[in-house]
Amino acid sequence: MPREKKLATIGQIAASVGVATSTLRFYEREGLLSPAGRSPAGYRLYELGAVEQLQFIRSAQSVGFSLENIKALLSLDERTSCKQVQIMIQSRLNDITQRIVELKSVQRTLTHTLNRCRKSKKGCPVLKDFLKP
Amino acid sequence: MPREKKLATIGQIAASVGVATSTLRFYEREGLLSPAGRSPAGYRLYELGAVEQLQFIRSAQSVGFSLENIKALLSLDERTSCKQVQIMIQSRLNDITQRIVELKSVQRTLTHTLNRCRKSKKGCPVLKDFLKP
DNA sequence: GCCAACCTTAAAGTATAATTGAAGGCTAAT
DNA sequence: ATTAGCCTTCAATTATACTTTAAGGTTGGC
Repeated sequence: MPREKKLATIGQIAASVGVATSTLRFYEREGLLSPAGRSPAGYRLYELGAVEQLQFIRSAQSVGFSLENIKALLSLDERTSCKQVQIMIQSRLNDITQRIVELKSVQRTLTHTLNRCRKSKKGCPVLKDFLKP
Repeated sequence: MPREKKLATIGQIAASVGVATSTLRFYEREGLLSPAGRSPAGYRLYELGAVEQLQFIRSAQSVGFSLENIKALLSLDERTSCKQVQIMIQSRLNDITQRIVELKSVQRTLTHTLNRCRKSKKGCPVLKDFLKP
């Protein structure tokens, strides 16, 4: 029989990643991270790998994946779905690229407006004629 | 005495800009756009310039100003506060520039990850080792 | 064997921003 | 007279990611 792995309580896992225990319970409800089991008293017991998974979640969040996205990523079968991962990353990349395009356009517009504003001798042109181009 | 200007009802103004009447009432509460007056029955009556002001609001929104920002812009005295407008635009530009930097960084990271993903022969590397660089 | 620190649940609350909707009742146009 | 449009106020919605609350039960160190 396989020997027991080391297990940690919710507080220990939470502390080692720097999140609140309530966040871990929330993630469990959302299907992002479940404890390996429960103690006789009902305490959640996590494998130490949970720390890694939490770090994965935080990393993915930091590049803009929503918890829903991340749930989808985590639910993939590692061997068969690299393609699916690529699709999700590509989709996120598309969003980001589009957003950058939009922001640059706004940047151009505002820069233009600011220059007009600076050159103006009488009265602020912005307040009459905002962002028309 | 100045002759009466043409006035429009809330529905007419709303329709010509493509917003809901409830939005106009909301803007009024927020101090963004008030009707010129009321009819005997209490109907809001707007000057036609309200359409322009609404378009200003939508334009400013589209480049990322919040309604609060816009309220501040609208409350400025046109003759004296071009400087203040410049400050607000510059501040928005700074936000945008920063956001673009962040997004590009994420873009690089994801592109890198995607390439690793594509090259991988056995199993998806992303699911084990996400975004570490 | 005591007490502080931990754990449990479910549901409700928080934050932000900008609307949107419902209820109940006048008004305008045809 | 019907109906579309307007009025008011107050509340609910949308989205996302948590956080808090209430009312307990459990554990571990001294």
